[in-house]
Amino acid sequence: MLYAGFMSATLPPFPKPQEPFEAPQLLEVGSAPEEPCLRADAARNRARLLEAAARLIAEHGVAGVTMEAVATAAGVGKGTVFRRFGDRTGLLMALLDHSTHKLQADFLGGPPPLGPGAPPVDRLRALGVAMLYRSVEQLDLLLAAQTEPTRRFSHPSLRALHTHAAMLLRQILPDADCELLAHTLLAYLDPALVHHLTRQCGVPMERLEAGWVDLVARVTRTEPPR
Amino acid sequence: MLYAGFMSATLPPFPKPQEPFEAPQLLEVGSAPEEPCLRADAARNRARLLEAAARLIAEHGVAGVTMEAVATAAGVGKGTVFRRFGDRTGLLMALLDHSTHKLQADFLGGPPPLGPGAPPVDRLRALGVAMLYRSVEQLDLLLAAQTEPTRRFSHPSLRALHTHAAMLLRQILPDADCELLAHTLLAYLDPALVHHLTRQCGVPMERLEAGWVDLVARVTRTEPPR
DNA sequence: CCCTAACCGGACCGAGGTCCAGTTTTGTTC
DNA sequence: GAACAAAACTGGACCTCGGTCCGGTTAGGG
Repeated sequence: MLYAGFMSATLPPFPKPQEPFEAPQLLEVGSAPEEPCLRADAARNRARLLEAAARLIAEHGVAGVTMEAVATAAGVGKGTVFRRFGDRTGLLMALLDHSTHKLQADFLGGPPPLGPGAPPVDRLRALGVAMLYRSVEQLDLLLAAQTEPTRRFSHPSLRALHTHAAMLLRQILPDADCELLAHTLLAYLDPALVHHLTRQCGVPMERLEAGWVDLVARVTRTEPPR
Repeated sequence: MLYAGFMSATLPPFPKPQEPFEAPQLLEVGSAPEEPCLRADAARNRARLLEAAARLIAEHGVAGVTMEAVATAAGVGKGTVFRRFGDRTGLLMALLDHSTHKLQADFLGGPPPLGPGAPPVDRLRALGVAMLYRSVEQLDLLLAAQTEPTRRFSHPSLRALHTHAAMLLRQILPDADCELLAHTLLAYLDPALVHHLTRQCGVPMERLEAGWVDLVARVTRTEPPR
């Protein structure tokens, strides 16, 4: 039992497991516009569901996004929502997909300093700043999508982020344990922490940003810029 | 609406709000043995509930700790459990109280290097190691008790930890933004991260420990020991 | 046109959390 | 030390919501 068979692996019954979840592309950047193979009606319902969910958020906040409400608003049954997105987290993640892919595209192939071409330290700094701003923009959604501590780090988009950060670190610190350091850096950008600091402690964004720059400098043992 | 009035503040009805939750002592160390003022029967039920919960964990794992199951096992009604502990998280936290207080006592008044008397850097290093080992010991419970991203940092025991870490940092780096740095350091010790690394990625404890020592050295810009 | 895999809907379940009428404890007053 | 009133506690019915299941329906290739 426990977090019962996340990705297939334990789906005995007949309805054909199919690929139950979104299967978001790992490092395969923004290209693939949509699901590879979805029956026409399924794709249509998917779009309706996302639209309905977005509308519900706009109207009642993220707390109003009930699976049943979304299903009703989209004119489909509840089972359909779960079949398409797996669970509530999956639906919320799908709503974040757009900004997620944009960020990935930016740091993988966008213009410097985020994209390739700039020195690794600069790219690291830019990555943090970009993530901070994305966090405050979509804080509610990011927080709501972040349940289940055992899955927090498993999601492909986070893995990609971690891999990227570790790679940048490796270019700066060839001999350090860059995987662990990358985790530390990303933890600073955790939406939950950003929420706590900005909304519960009233820390202004400038201080958060300065904190990031300082942190990068310390972790990489480089001099802070300027 | 939203995270509806956590601590009192919005409790209109008559049953008298009382102090709904545990109100764990902030920095007031291990002293106060129990709740300040609890009616005799209430205290007895509280003990029964905790005992029942512990037994359920031992038997069926933390997933078996259903509020209803605990209530039944303790021979009380479900409402009683909620009145006493607020919610499931509160109950789980209460189960962790013992080890929490022990840790607090250790770093506030125990023997060096954890307690006062050792150089701040050493105390910081010892703190991380102690927390790492406590984490692996009680991982399941810590994970289960950690829901609701908006509350992760609000809990008194975490605040105390953060305050302490920030104080140690301040002694080493008088001019840095020690509050933010403390958050970074503590994030490395997050049970969810420890779980991910040890159980999902197979990272051995030695590496985690070395990572902590290295991290402390980098953040404080000191030389790693030895 | 037909067959099958994929999909759909909504009844159903379990668990967290709320509510309130009734009971017990405690302390006060005589 | 008995009676009493207010405060505190109790239990379990009730609600909501995430998640599962499966009989019926539909899309779309052959």
